[in-house]
Amino acid sequence: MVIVKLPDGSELKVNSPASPSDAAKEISMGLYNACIAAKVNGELVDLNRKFEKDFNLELLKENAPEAKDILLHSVAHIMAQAVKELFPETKITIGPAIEDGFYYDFDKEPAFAEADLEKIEKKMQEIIDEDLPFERKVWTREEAIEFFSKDGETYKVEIASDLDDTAVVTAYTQGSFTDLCRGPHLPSTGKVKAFKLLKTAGAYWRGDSSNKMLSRIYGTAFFSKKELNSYLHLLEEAKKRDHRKLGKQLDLFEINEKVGPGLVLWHPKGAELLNTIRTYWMDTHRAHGYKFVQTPHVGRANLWETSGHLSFYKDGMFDSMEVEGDQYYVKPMNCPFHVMIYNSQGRSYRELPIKYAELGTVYRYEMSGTLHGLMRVRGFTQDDAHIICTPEQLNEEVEKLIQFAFDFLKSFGFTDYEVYVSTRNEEKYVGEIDKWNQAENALKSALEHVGVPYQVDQGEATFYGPKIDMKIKDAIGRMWQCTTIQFDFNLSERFNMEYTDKDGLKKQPYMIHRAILGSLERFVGILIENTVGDFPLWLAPVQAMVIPVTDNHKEFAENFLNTLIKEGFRAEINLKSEPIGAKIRSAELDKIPTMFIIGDKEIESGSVSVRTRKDGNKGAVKIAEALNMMQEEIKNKG
RNA sequence: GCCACAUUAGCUCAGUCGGUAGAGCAACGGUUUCGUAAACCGUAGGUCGGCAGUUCGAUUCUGCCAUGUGGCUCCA
Repeated sequence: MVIVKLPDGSELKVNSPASPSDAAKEISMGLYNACIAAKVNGELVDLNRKFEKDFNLELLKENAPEAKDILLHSVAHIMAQAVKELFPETKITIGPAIEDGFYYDFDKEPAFAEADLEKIEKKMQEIIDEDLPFERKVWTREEAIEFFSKDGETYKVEIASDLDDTAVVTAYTQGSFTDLCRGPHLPSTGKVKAFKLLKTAGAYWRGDSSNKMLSRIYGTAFFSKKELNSYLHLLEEAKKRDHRKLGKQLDLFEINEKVGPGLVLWHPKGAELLNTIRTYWMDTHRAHGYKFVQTPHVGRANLWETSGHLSFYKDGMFDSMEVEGDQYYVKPMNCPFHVMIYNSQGRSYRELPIKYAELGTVYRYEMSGTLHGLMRVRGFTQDDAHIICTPEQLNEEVEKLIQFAFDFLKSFGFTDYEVYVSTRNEEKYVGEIDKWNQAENALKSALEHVGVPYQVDQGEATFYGPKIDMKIKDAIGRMWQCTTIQFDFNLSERFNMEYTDKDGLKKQPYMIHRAILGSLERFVGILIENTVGDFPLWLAPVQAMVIPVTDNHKEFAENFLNTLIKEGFRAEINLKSEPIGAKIRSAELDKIPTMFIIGDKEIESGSVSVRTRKDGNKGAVKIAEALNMMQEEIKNKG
């Protein structure tokens, strides 16, 4: 007999050897059917694993936090089985559960195409319908190597060979298919109620681009059809927000192959949006003590040699051009120029902190496959600034900066964050350890002081200094990295930056690179996806559309338009020979936040009818009141 | 850069099992002058992404290239 102790303290006696499913059956068949795995003495195990000694048992149903991974991983095995049955020459590699799904990498020539997915899905459904049990095997390393060698599964042999030679190796078999796997798995394939294969992709063996390119299939699975459908629905929602689609629809920007990949042409409405952001950025930065600088798009090779870019970052830069016998490079960053401005004269501790800010457009050679709408481009505008300060000023400056970043992003409607501090990589860093420690502490204590929870990315700093990265959460829960605050021990050293301290000694200042929005292009992309193109009034490229009911109202409407423009609003007028229903529809499709409709009634009473995108028809108001309403909303960043 | 897939009018898309193409919207012209999400009639618009090859004939088949999309890698 084995005594099984349950979480509520009660005990069951079960014939030895006993499995979690034996115990579940003791309680009820309903419970047994609902279980998918178990925890024995805290360890995740299969339901049918046998135990001879007494144990503590926690049965896991579909709603357990661990259940999803077990399901996904089991479906990955089912997919691999289906693939092996359909395409026996395929070699299997690895297939983990990931967030929202799973994938499996196969070595197959030619690679899988989307068209294969349907066939594989059908086969998978057959395997599920057969309700094959997942059976666990325990092997030595040698047994595993022998098994997979026999099958010609060279990747599995490689994985097994890399294991410790004393390691206990487990493998799972369902039907004709056996895979090396730590487990646990579902008791049988029939437990899978809803799955879908989503896409194919290329992926390097072991994630290394010098290795062979494998063929990856992505899929997802759920315990119910309903969950699967709502997931697929969410994917559709994300598609509707796609900034590339909305950018075209709303005529904001284009990326034209005749111009070049990754290079953005901002159309008038997009440029208007950018300018609104720029103006706000300039105003707030001026108020926070930043000084604006402006620097060229190219610079001599010598400058980039001194900065270290040509040794550390050449692959990310466009090729040089020769001018009068000298090599010049298009700038991938603004920092060396800002350093030159700092170094243009002797600096006193009294001047510090100096904060140079620039919306500087930089160009980087990004690999063609990585380009993506506005999110990843080759020419973009950083909302860049460099803070140069004394060691004593460090903590306060970082703290101000964090607060500033939060406040600034809040104006755009972003209030949820994840914050990461990246610390020194032991293998790869420049500068003194003391400075690193001080800088890392400054970052952490500033976050703590402002009351921001953060995670530490150990060893993830750049070679030149530790950093804070902030991710903002959008309306459908996706995270986007924008803000970055990076220490730099490299440039101050290389360019011999100094200041004269109180004691008359020349000292090296601290330098911080920072961007709050990251890149304006990317940030606009995020804004579009977050708002679905429904920009708040203060940002909307066209804030108001004036709509005369008929040609008879044209003159009054044009006068009102001029008033709007004179008052600084971004307004347009629709003078087409269309019924107002059509004019309204067209303004709605353009997502214009406010419409002013003018007909006989309005002209008689000297008013305008207001229709907002948010609230629909709000009726007639006096002209002064209409202007006031708009001004208020804009002031509140609405 | 790598793997897979895609590219037809300004936009969204249909179509040709190889005989050089069509719709809706947009544009333009005319009619209409209308009260809160689509008035009516007409006109024009395409080297079917580019270059080769196969073929009597290629938008269609094949190859290469460009660009895009989904991933991989990269993102100091």
